[in-house]
Amino acid sequence: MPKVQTFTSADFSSSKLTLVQLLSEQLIAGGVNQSLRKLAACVGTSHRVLLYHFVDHGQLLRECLLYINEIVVSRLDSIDVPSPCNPHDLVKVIARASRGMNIFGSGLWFEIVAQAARDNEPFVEIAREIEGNWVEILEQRLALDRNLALGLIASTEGLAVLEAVLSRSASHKASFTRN
Amino acid sequence: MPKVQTFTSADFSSSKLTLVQLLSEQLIAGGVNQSLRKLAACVGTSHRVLLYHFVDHGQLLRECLLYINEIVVSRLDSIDVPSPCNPHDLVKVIARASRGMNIFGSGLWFEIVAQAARDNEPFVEIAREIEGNWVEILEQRLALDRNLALGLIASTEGLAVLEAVLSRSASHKASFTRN
DNA sequence: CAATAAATGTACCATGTGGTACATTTACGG
DNA sequence: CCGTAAATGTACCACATGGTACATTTATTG
Repeated sequence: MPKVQTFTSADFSSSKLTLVQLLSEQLIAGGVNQSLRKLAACVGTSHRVLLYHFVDHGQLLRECLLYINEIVVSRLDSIDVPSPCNPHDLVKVIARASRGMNIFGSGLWFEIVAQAARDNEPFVEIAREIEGNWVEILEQRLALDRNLALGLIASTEGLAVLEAVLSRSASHKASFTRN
Repeated sequence: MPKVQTFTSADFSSSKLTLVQLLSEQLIAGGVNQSLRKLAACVGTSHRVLLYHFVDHGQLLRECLLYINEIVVSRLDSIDVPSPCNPHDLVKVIARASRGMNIFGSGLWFEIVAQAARDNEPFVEIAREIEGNWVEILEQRLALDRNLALGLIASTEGLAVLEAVLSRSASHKASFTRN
């Protein structure tokens, strides 16, 4: 069985990719305020290795959160809505879809928002990126007016807040990697 | 000029009250993840004193956040709405009122929600308390159906999220103490 | 004033933090 | 097989953290 691939220097080494995946899961499960050492432990390495692959704590966060963003986007992009669909039903559809994204239930999204609200990088950048993707998808795939899209997103996120506060039971740490 | 009051052992000493006020402002301005030492510095004491007045870091958070909650509640309770008022206008009124509460703009509320989503005390308890107060006030003072009240709250919080992410400019640290 | 309690200061502790220096292993190309 | 570079381990650093022990100051009360 031949080597699958040889990587040029610009490429990700495959080990780093899995590292990002594992770290992302752990970030979702345990939050964005975990130390490098704890992250390393949960992923099965040493914090030294993390600092080798990602230069920085901040850089690690950046890469992993953007990776999570990609997955969320692909999820959001693959929901299908009944072709004529009033706003009321749209809220339901989107709410159901977003409930499957443990970025909400786990609280990770609120951590990002909180940090962004305090102007801390990389969270401002990432929050904008994520929010922008949502708007973009709702506008393009669903051909919605921008304001309607924003309203839908606001509703979804508001509901997520209520759910996070009022119901504490569900299991977060379900896998988000397996499609 | 006689002593204003003598406090029995069960009472708060007045110094502790001001301490709670100052700490609350600092928590709003700087977030809930500040060390005891930083809080102490920003308030003009030593972390030793904080541990004397409040037994614990957690207890300090509890007392201050509940104090903040009281103020938010009193604010929310004192808004007046045009007597017949359709939901659409209600959203506006509440959104405007809540924009004056820097618990949103500062990001503090999202920090609380995030921690609550991860089942961390005292945040679960406090988030429930705050959210409960909102529902209660909207139900009683505005005589709204519970579901409508929940919907209004969701809208308000969703808008707050959008605003936190998309617009980063306004001045947080405005005083919330002066009525 | 004296005695007692409340309040604060000083100094420490064990633990955890991000990051670095240097040695060591591992893998891969010649 | 050997040399070179990537990857990991070990050990450390300076610093911050929550909490405590003990001495000291400051009020209050008799």
